[in-house]
Amino acid sequence: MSQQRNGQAAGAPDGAGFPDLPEATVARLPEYLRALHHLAETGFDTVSSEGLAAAAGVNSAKLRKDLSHLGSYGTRGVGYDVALLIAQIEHVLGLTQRRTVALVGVGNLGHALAGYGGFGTRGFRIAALFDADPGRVGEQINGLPVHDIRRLPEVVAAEAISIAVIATPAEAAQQVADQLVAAGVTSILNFAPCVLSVPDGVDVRKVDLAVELQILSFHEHRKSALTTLPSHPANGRVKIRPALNGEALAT
Amino acid sequence: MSQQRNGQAAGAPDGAGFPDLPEATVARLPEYLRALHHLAETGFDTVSSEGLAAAAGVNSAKLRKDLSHLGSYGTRGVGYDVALLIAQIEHVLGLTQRRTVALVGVGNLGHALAGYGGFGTRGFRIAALFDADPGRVGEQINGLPVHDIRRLPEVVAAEAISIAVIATPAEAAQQVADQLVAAGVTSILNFAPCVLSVPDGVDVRKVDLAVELQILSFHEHRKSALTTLPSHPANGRVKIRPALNGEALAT
DNA sequence: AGGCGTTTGTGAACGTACGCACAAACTCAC
DNA sequence: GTGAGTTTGTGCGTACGTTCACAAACGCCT
Repeated sequence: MSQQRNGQAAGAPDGAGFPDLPEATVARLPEYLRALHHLAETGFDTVSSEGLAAAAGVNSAKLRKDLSHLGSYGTRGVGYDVALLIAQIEHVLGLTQRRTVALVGVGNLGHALAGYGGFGTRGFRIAALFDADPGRVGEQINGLPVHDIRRLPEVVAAEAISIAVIATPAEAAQQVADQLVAAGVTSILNFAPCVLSVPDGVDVRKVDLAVELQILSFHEHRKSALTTLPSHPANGRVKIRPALNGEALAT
Repeated sequence: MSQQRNGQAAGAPDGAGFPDLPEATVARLPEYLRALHHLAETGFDTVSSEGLAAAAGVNSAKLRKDLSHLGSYGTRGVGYDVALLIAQIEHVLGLTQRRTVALVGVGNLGHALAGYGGFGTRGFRIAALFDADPGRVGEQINGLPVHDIRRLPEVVAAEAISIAVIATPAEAAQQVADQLVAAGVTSILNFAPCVLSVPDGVDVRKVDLAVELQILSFHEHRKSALTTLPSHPANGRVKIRPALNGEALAT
């Protein structure tokens, strides 16, 4: 029944008194983690909420509230211990154990993802590649062989894979998702531009590059409407007619 | 001063009586648009809010409220005219004119993005590729030549580019962003895992693949903690101690 | 030991977003 | 023309997220 739910409640469904993190906070923790790793490499032992907030690109009050949700260890008058905070966040995110990931669809994008080295340093290991195209099966990418999609259940079980990435064309995505769920995968990152329907208990997050560009396009449209239309008065019933005021952009 | 702001207010800064779209609505419009195109191809002339909501993976009430914000033309008792609604949304998103996009960084990911055909059908045209590596300059990808990054101002002006995609390593991203802004780009889609600092009036959206996986990891962690700990009541003051795991995955 | 400056953690106010539920508006059949 | 059925548009209650502002807690200097 459950359609795709990007912003699923992070909470335990039962009534346990578990410190539930707001979903918005969960989405920011990885940013903090990245900033913290950078600080650690730069030689910082401690950091103030102000400093970390700047490094992560957020408001310092928001950062403090976020960290307070995980009962964080800051020291008043000093700040946060960088190493300790890294350990805390990694623990909360479940990154203390390295997670194994399957990637389905070794086309243009899948190829790039398989070759991206950034995952290894952020707690993940791409453990298996799959494709339905017999022409691609057997190919090696970055030292990993491409399996036939039919071997999904076998490999998922053997490698203890719980997260999968779908990088197939949109037409194939739902079928792939079904196969993944049947094989025991419970978290899916979907790059295909389509809505996936999955059972309850399975999380889906979506990344659609065209959607991101279209959102930017909206703001671009808005900006240019503001700057280029010095006037364009009452025209009957046209919806949305940004109109007016030549506002000079900064720079 | 402005750090990166994904969720920027969509509103006109002045007091004009403009139908300001909530940012959350703007983020969903591209989803509706995709669903509508799919419906149009499938032969639908009209669609109810219920039907479109299902296709886009959202609640029907939310969809109706979103569409009402742009003064949309639905007909009570019938539904929405698919073609009309497509035109409306494309107009609001500024997609009536095809937007030209520059892509900086032709590495692993940039290569895949340059080769991705999906942009063309969604209102965008990748008009130019750039890289700082002299070894890559001159190379042809998908019929497009890779320019030296130093030709940025020239090409951006010639092609009337207002949106750019950064697919460089994190270390280079800020410098590239500065160059883009200097060249006149006012919207940036950033794939590099770092915070970009840009002047006011420039929009930045970020896509970080590792962040998406880490969010999934959190839920995964949560799920396994729930399934393996049938009970684990009041444990004093331990912050989040999901602990353990030898997860029995579903199915 | 005590006071001062700094920084965290959080209560409270505010704003935004969501979803229900219903009246208004429309089509269609007769 | 009238009534029945369908679907939109939206007012309202509620939940969530953000920001401000301040008291409590800490280090450090004297």
